[in-house]
Amino acid sequence: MQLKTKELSNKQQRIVEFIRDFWLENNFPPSVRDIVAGCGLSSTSVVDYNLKILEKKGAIRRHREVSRGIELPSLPDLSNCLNIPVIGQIAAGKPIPVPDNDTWDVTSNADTIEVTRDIIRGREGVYALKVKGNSMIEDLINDGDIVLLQSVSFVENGETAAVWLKSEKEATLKKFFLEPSGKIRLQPANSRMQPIYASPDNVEVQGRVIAVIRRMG
Amino acid sequence: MQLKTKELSNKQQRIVEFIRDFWLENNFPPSVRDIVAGCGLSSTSVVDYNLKILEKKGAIRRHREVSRGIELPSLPDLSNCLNIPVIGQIAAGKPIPVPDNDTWDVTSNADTIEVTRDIIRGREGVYALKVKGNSMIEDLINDGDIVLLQSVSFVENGETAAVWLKSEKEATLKKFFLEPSGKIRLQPANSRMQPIYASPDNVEVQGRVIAVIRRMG
DNA sequence: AAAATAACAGAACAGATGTTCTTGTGGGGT
DNA sequence: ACCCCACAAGAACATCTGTTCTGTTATTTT
Repeated sequence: MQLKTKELSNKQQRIVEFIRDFWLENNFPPSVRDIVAGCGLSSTSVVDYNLKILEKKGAIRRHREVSRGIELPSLPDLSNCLNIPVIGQIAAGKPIPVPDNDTWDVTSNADTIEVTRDIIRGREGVYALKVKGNSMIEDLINDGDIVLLQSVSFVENGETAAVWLKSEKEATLKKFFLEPSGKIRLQPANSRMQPIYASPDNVEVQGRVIAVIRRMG
Repeated sequence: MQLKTKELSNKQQRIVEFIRDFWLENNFPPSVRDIVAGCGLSSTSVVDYNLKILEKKGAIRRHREVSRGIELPSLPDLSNCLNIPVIGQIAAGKPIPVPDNDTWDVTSNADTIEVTRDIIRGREGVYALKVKGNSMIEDLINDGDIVLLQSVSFVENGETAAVWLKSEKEATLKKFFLEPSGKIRLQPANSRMQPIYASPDNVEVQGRVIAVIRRMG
């Protein structure tokens, strides 16, 4: 009937679910006969038949002639953590360390922070900075906080960005607005505070802020 | 020679390493004969012999009569994430929802946040609250932030706690100090701000703050 | 050196397991 | 009705695979 590479039949969905549950419970994949029992099916050939389809549809990967040779592509991603390099500190008066490709390698850099994938949300070029000093209190960021940044040079209006103010020699995190006047307005996270106005050639966007993590105790 | 439940012989260490590498590469455990080939051994019985020892020493777990039924205790822990229930919102003027055992079950509660194990650091009774409104800006916490708390009734001096001020009907996060005078001083995270003084019977500690997470973009 | 124990080798067995073959069923389309 | 197709049942087969048995070699203990 359907071979729309995406849709899974009822039975196939149940099989995939069972494989996942079995895996989570036992830490190894089920055999064909485990699936027969677990899904209340009648024959190994039914499983094999559906596994072949599931493989075609990309829902699973199989190693032929290998017992329990079933891989769920979703499960490797279940290691839902990523190591983000903490490439330096950020403080007013200190340049923001630019993430170059040498420092990029996670293994070579001792300082990393582990975060869940849902914080990264698939973004590339994410790095972390440790905040030093209390100079960013108006941005609701404290000494010791970890800031996660995505390395970009341009941001949209309203996004929070890590910017370097050249003449002031100051790094800070602010909401970025390009005003109709051509000036750039940098708005603190604390809306009660007053914004900073700067000319575009004095502002260097270093990255977009995607998260702030503060650990205590 | 040695049966010191901890030490592994050279060969046994190689076997464990191979199992781990094989797992990371294939996403399923090796068979006995895979180990024979992978470790350059001569017989399946040698592997079985050593696997039995490894099991006794607790380095692996085996499921008998099951092909590839080898578990590495270290690998399940590699799922370094935990789901923390977000059991409610916190805002000044709203009581802090107390984590009761009904709401405790992660599965029953739709709202959870995934965090890495190093944030929890083995603590029990951790839950999360979503901050509503801007009433906690002096604690460097913004609307939408997620606060991770450990459910405790007493905290040490200097710890940041979630407290309920009974007469003010206000929930907030402050550094907690029991003054020599017997009064309780609640110090905002922003040290430029003024502390609040309260009498002990007006203060109800709801939990210890262990982390703040702010996501943006 | 002799005995005891740990570790290994090789083969063999029984059950587990992926795969295939044949047959059956049920529904759509013509 | 017919044919074609997706799908399933059941059996059968060939490996794969954990386990065991017997014997051998090394290492330690007495």
